[in-house]
Amino acid sequence: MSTSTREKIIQLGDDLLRKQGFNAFSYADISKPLQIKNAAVHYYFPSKQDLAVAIALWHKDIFDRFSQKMANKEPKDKLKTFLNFYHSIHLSEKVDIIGAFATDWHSLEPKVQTEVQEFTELVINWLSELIQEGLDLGQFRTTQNARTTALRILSSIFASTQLVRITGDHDFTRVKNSILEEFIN
Amino acid sequence: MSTSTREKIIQLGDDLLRKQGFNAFSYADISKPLQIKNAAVHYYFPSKQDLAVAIALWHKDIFDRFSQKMANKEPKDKLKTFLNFYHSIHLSEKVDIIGAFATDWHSLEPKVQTEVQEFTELVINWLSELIQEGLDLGQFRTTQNARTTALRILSSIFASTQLVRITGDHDFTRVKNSILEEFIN
DNA sequence: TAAAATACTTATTTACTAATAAGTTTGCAA
DNA sequence: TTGCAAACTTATTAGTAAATAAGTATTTTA
Repeated sequence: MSTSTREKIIQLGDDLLRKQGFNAFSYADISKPLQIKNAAVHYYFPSKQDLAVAIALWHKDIFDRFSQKMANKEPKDKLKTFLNFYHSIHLSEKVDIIGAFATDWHSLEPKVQTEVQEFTELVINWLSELIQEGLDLGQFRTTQNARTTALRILSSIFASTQLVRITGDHDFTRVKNSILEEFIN
Repeated sequence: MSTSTREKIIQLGDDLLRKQGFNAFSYADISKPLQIKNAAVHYYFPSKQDLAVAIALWHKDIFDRFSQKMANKEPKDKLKTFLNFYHSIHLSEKVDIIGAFATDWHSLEPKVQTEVQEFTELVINWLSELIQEGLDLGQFRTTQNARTTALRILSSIFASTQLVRITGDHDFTRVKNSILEEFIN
């Protein structure tokens, strides 16, 4: 099963968005490596904002499949897998998609913002639910409610993908382990 | 004491950097509101990277004065004031300077990166010291070492300035209070 | 097999961007 | 009062950006 041009554009766009930032890459950065013309990118995504929408939808799709795959796992394992996923983001020199969109927020059109908001709520709700589940099972400990804890975990881990660009690798593992130690009994 | 043109450029540049992102604003966005020509901006800062260096240095300067002013305060109050400072960032619709630079990291020249690194270490060290101090005084609790705790607090709070652009205001206060509750006895 | 949709390319436009060279004005110092 | 430096403006350039119109080849469908 070969990847379609459309799919390749989305994946490369996502890569550039998270490595360089939304306003730091151009259609030429996408068309050159794919050996197509910039007009071909416009054929699939008439405007850059359309591409941003597609990237956000792609992430929703990936996350849906991820959460389905994890549905039967223990809360503890869900959290660990989630944090490991961020570790792989860090290793590939990207930042998290939520942070990437957030810093460029004011250059995004409403249609993009809406998709990003929906994706983010998807993640926060998934985290909130696993935390509540973990609390009920006595696997987790926290004095805060589930959503607040979810926000704390999400913000800590996605900020780390950004912060370690500045401070260096070793700090990522520190933060990741610290989160696990803090919440898991 | 009136603000010099140079100072005005730095302040407006900082504002734009943190509201829109480094690659989302131009010299025209600076010169127009100040009612000068774009060449006047280049007179003070020949390249955009030079402006970025000046913005980073400005933040180091502000932080130095802040930490001097707080030197005699209790660790608990230092932390509270620090978090309140981020609250004001949030209210002015900006993101934290560390996160703003981090997402645009790969479009920054080494001279900018170095200044940002030094500023970030300044903040982390200040936080680490106040945490150690608080632990010694029995005002704080944490199972982690001081630097790790500092990283957790810093990443949580600066990510929140980004995250709440997406999820909405109320989540900022949640996270801020949650940090205080977690560490302060 | 004709036509219509798909997946592009060629070619161009409009707009903006950072950057610079060459003036001009103003104030101060010798 | 001359001269020189600081703080600009005027004017321009070279490059890049997103976007679009119009054409072409290939595949699909009726």
